[in-house]
Amino acid sequence: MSDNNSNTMWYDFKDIEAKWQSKWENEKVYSVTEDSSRKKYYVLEMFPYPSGRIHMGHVRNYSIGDVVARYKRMRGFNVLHPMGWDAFGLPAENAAIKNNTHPAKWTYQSIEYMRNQLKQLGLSYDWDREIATCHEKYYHWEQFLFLEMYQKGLVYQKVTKVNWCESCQTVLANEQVIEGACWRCDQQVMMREMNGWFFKITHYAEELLADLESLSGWPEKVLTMQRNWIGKSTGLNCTFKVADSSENIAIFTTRPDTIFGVTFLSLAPEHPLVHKLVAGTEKEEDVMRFVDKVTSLRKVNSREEEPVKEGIFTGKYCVNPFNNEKVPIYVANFVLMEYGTGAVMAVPAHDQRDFEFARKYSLEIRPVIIPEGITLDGSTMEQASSVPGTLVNSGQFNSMHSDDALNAIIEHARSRGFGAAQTTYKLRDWGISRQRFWGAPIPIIYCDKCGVVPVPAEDLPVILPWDTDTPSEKCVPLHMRPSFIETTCPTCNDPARRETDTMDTFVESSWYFARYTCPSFNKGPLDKEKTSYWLGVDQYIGGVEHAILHLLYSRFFTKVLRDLGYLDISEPFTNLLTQGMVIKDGAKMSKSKGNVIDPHNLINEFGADTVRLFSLFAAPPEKDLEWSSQGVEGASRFLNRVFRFIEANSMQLLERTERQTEITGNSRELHRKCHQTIKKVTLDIENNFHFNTAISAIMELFNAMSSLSGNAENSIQNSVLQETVDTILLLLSPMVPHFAAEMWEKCGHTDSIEKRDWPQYDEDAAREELLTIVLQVNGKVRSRVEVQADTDDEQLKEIALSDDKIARFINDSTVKKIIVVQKKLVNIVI
RNA sequence: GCGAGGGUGGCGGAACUGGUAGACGCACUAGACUUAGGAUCUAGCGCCUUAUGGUGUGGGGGUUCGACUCCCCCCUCUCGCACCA
Repeated sequence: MSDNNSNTMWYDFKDIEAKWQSKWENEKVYSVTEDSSRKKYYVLEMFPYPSGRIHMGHVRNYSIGDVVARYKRMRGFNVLHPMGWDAFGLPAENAAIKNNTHPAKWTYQSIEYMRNQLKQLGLSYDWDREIATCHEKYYHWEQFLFLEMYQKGLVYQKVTKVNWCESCQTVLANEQVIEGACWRCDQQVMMREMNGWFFKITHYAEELLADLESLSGWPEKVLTMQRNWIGKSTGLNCTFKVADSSENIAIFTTRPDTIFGVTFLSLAPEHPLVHKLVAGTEKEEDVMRFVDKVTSLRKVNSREEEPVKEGIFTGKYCVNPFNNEKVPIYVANFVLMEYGTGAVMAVPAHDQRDFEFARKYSLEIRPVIIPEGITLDGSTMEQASSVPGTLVNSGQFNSMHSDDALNAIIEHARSRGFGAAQTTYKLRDWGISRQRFWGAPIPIIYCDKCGVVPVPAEDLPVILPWDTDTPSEKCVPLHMRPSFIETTCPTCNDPARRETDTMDTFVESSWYFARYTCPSFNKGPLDKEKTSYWLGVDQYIGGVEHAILHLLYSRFFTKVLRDLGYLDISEPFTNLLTQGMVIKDGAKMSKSKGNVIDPHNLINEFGADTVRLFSLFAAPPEKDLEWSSQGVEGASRFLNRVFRFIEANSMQLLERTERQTEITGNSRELHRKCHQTIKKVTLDIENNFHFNTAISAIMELFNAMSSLSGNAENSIQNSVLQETVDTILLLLSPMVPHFAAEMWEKCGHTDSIEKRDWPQYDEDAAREELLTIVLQVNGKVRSRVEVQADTDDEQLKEIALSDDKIARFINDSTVKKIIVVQKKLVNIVI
């Protein structure tokens, strides 16, 4: 308890933390069951990938979540707070190959180690609900869901160009390609034609977009990112006939109001019609050379910003169905095959890209929408005009306003049969096939006779080979394992082959939050009785890097699970807190920068409570946190000051006295501060989890108590001192649970602190009797006075005018006006 | 380019619906206790100035008795999207 070399006492965090951790574990203090008589609260932090050891980001994320869980418990909620492991994935495979072992072995070792680290932090999880997604008990039900989705038509197989990462040797979903590179290894992604399985997330595009409106508890930033990713736009799909040919070209436009300004048409280089149009013509060679150039450049240079707009004339024309005008067809490098129809009607007067293109190739620029008070001349315009206005050169639509013309033109196309309103999304279906070993096998069998046959539900799970002791098969991909591939067809019993792709690991994390409600349910993926009590997640906490990937997939899965009858909610996470990164020296911690702080060492040196306290104190949760070792010492100092105070005042604290009715002097002042602090801390947590200001308020209260109690003539009454110390410990207990529990015991309490309710504040006790009123002259602070709280405005004016300093400033000027702000200030205007 | 969020002491960060700018902590300075102190305690700490006073929340303008807070213009940083027709 006391350091040999010093007379200063330090609390022994090692013993204390071990003591309380084992108590909590042995007594299963944080295990919960459904209880319809109590209000539930489900707080969840994004589960970790078992990479080996925890990092500061985990410490921060889980400390925040733990404060929420402990706080809500003290507010009387039945709190579900689970933890588990997102355990499939490539790092385990790489580590396994490197160490010549099985990914399972590596993964379970990591889990074991990290679980202990989390327990060392004193996090209040219900460990009975722990799940690891690589366990067959988990992916069994994922395969089951895959089959149910397959039956519903929400899973399908197709051959397409997919994103291929050569270094990871696997396909990536669109969401996993960041600036043309792999989200995991940052290698350039290639396009490659492959057969794969897809989840029909586009089926829910409209709902995924619309329901964002209901997520008022989500950060605006994340909502915006999802909105952009879904990328809805509405407009006209319209067919242009190729002149002197039977071919048609469909285009999509969001600006049908500009359709009379079309002066050419642009095709994507990959558009299937390109070759047909030029085949056998003198243009064939040049056009196809251009196509090759652009497509090969796209493969290599997808990170390149804004290449110059380029194109080539095909020699062919098509007809604008609105005015029967013939316009030339170009192939252009800026037209994307993946969006819309891969063909764009070009309106250079009103679209900047078309404008640049038209200038370059001397094509006509014909304004058809004239904004009020402006004249537009195609030959002299310097950029495209995209603002609304009145239509000209637009046949029967002339003089209409562009806003009205938009729908009128769509309707015209529809009634004449050459077009229709259309909604498009940027969102693509989710490709989930991965050519990797360490993932959930896709439960499909290929039979020469019967074709694609789903594995019958009763044959699930399709188990990933577990041969950890056979060195030759440790990490061999499934397609190279005959023992896995060879099977019999469930329909005809002939020899057949298993699908060897595994599922994207994001599939596991798309529904784990629901499985926590019934982690060992063995009759199906989810037990509706449990899910309907616990879901949705009241507070979800994690890094913003999952704003699109995981958070979009989970929303999609929730809707699917609802439609399959497993859930009665449409959105998984009612409130979302995206915590900032932990940085050091202004940069994200990384091995290459050498600025990594290992939580392990910190916990050994300062104790879990100190590490938790600092990570909560140094910044509000949504902002980045600059790690400072000196700051950690500050946090440690604070806890030790509280400890020494309790030691020094133990006589007074242990002698529990009746609460006195008359509280006066310093005691009154402390009592008031105490209740003001309860109020402040409660509001800081309730409003936006601003633990940093909550902690500083507790520090202020402690500082006030220390200095007031040192006053010999006017000492603090026992009951007030006891109440204040108790309050400080209760307020601190969600953040530094071991410390608070130990001090609570030290103060003579026989019950445990986590069973106590959160303190209530008393408005009367918190009310100020004396107020400091600021006296201003012309808005500048010149003096301050203390007055009784009930002093009225007139009295205040008098006090202000008779103040010495104020009088000096007024001097012989005339007072024009006096402004009195209740309980705050008096401003004299001269 | 589009979208979102920022810019406050040496540093991390406070400041409710406009009303004491810089809470709390770190660092720093001086002192105390000490054989010693990187322990602890006391005091100080935006900048200029001798106290008085002046000045100050990225820059410029405005509204107001009063602006970190509201309005306009500009600069800058971070993040996300980026030829989406």
